[in-house]
Amino acid sequence: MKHSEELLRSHGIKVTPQRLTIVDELYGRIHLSIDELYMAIKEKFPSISLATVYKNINAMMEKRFIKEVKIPNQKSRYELIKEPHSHVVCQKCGKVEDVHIDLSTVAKEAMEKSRYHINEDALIFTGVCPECAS
Amino acid sequence: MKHSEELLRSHGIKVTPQRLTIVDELYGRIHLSIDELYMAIKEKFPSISLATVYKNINAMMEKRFIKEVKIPNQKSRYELIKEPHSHVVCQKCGKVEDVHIDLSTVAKEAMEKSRYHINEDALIFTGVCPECAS
DNA sequence: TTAAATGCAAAAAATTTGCAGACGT
DNA sequence: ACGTCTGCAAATTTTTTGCATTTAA
Repeated sequence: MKHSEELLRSHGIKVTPQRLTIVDELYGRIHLSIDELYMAIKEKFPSISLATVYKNINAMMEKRFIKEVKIPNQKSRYELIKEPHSHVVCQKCGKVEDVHIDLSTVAKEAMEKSRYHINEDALIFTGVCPECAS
Repeated sequence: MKHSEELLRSHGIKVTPQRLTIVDELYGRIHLSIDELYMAIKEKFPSISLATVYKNINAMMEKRFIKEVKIPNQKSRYELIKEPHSHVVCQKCGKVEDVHIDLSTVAKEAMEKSRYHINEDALIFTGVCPECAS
C-alpha cells in the first residue's frame, strides 16, 4: 500500500484521490502554502476546488498528521508531522528548510523560568540561505 | 515627553491621539491581537476605525518598532520591539507571556547545520500555565 | 447502503484601498 | 501651508459554509 494511502487510512480518514494528491504533494515538497498546494494539485487534478483543499487541510490538522508552520512575513505553510524539528527561512528568497536541533535544554529553561508545563516548541530562524548569500 | 510620544517621534511617524493610544495599549498589555487592540482603543477613543488600526499597525511594523507574533492556533498578536525574547503560550487559556532565554547556542547550531546566515529567531513554547495546571 | 467527501456558489471574515476632510508639524 | 492621517465606504482577499451530487467503505 502506498505511503500516503496508509497515512490517511491509519488516521481514520477516507481515502480519496484528492487527499492522496495533497499528501503526495506534501511528501514531495515538504512545506506548501494553501495556494501553492492548490495550484500544484490542479495540475494533476484540474477539477479540485479550493474549498476542498481548505476542508482537507483542516481535517488533516484535526487528525493531527499535518501541521501549520507560521512564518514571519509569509503565508502559513503546511507540513506532514514527523520527528520534531525547527525551520530556517531565507529572508531574500523565501525558501524554508528543516533543521534538526535539540531543544530540550532551552525547553527546560523555559519551564523553570515561566513555570509553564511546556510540551511543544516552534522555532523559526530567519536569515540568508547559502545561495542568496553568494 | 511621554514614552509613547517619544517612540513615535523618534521613528519619524506623526504623533496622533490614535497612535498614542495604540502604543500605550501595547505598553500596558504587551501582546494584543488586532481586534483586542481595536476594542481596547474604542473604549478610550470611540471614533477610531478598524482601518486606522490596520494602517497604523502596518506603519509601525514598517518603522520597525512593533512586531507581529504568530502564535499556533491563535490570531497574531503585536508587541513593541524590545530586547530579544521568546514566548510561552498556554494551550488552555490562550495567555501569552515573554520568557528570556539565551538562544545563541542553538542559533549557532542552526547556522552550522543549515549553512544559513541566521540573524533572527522566533521561538514559541506551547504548554499549560501554572493557573490552568492547578 | 450509508456516511462522508466533493465542487460549486454564496456567505462570512479579514485586510486593504481610495478619497474627502481633519490634523500635526 | 503642506503633507500626512483619519474615518468611512467600497473593494479585495482569505476562509468557511450549505447543499446537491458523487464516492469510498
